[in-house]
Amino acid sequence: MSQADTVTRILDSAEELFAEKGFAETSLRMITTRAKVNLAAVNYHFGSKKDLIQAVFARFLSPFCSKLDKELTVMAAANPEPSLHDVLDVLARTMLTGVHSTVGTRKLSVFMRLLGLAYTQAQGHLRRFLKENYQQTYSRFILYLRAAHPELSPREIFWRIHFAIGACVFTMSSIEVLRDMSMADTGEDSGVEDVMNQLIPFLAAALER
Amino acid sequence: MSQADTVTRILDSAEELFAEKGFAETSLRMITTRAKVNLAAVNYHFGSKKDLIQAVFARFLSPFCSKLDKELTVMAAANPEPSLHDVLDVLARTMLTGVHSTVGTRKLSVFMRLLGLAYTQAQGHLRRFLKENYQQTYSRFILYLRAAHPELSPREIFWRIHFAIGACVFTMSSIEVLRDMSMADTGEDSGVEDVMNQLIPFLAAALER
DNA sequence: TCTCGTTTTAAACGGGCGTTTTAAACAATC
DNA sequence: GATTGTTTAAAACGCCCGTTTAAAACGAGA
Repeated sequence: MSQADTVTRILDSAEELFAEKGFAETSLRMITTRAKVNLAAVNYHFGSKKDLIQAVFARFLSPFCSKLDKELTVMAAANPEPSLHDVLDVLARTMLTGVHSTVGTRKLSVFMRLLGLAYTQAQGHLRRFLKENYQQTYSRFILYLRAAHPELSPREIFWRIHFAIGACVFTMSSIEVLRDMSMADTGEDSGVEDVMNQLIPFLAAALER
Repeated sequence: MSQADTVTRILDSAEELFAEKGFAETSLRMITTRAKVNLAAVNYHFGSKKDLIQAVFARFLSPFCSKLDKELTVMAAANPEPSLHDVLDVLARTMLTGVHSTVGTRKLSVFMRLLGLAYTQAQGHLRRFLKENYQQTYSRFILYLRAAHPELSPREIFWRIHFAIGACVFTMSSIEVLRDMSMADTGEDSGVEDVMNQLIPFLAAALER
């Protein structure tokens, strides 16, 4: 039991610190200090820093992709020709429920920050790891999007969806700073739900236009 | 003259490596080796690594913001009530032409990666530096965007603009990963300019809807 | 209670980092 | 050609990094 505790505490601390600072700027000593475990515990339980990074991603991406896969299957069974809205709805629901139940009580902003890191700081080993393990779910998701808009070229679909991902990741991962800025700028507070309620029509307009 | 050569070669190498790897992952030894100058040259000519990072940004942001300011003035003189499209057009043209003439023959992708880094990897000193030196041009640009849609509340404007910034920043900072993915996904290569040409109507549609 | 595999601990290792130092090379002025 | 200020060069500094080692502590089964 104390082993699981150590492993979990390392993963929790690493996750927080990676999301906050990135990989290179986070040392194993920072992680083990925050986790209140011995420095050598990381290499003992995970092997290396690279393996720890992969483990952090695996812990939240594996249940997330399982859930998404399942939900996509449910959607496809109930609906032979799902619209773009249907597909995005499955994604949004999986993210919101997945983050709070399957993946634990982790903050949505941390989840988003990690997703962002996967794009902006993933080099070599991590990119290979993600591709090997989650490419299949990703491809399936993209396929439904394509099917929903067969008149658009694959390239157009690809870039539109990634522009949208960018808006989400950027907004949600810096939601606290942005809410402060908004407060200072407009004098009104924006709740997270308010922001979501503006983000979704924004994305819909941009994707479908 | 050999001094200017040394300084320029350091800036060139640092720019390339920062864009490729980020700040923390790029050492002064990598930079000076590529630039074929002595290791101590960085500290002699720039003072510290932090100062070098700022110098790299200053070299491309200063002429870029000057150009953008000038173009905004031209636009405002010719057009008392510029539309959102007009304003975005000025930005896009400044980026595309500015990169190739004013700023030199530098690659557009490097320019974009650096812009992305400014958001995703800027901590402390760099954020302060950018705010101090380029906040004014940024604010002016945002003001034109607001003026183009006076019927929208400040809060709506604020969030739409930052959703758009998110799409830009995310795309820019992971442009190489995304191009690889696009290539694997669709079998077609997407040039950086192609991506820009899709990004701008995407943003326009999302902002205006 | 002793044993043996697992986990934790403290200490050290080699290496790369940013930076500093000291001296040599250079260029311009008189 | 000597002098002076600037630039380059090589070497070293102390620091923090990821990783390894070797012993201690622990825990379950005989």
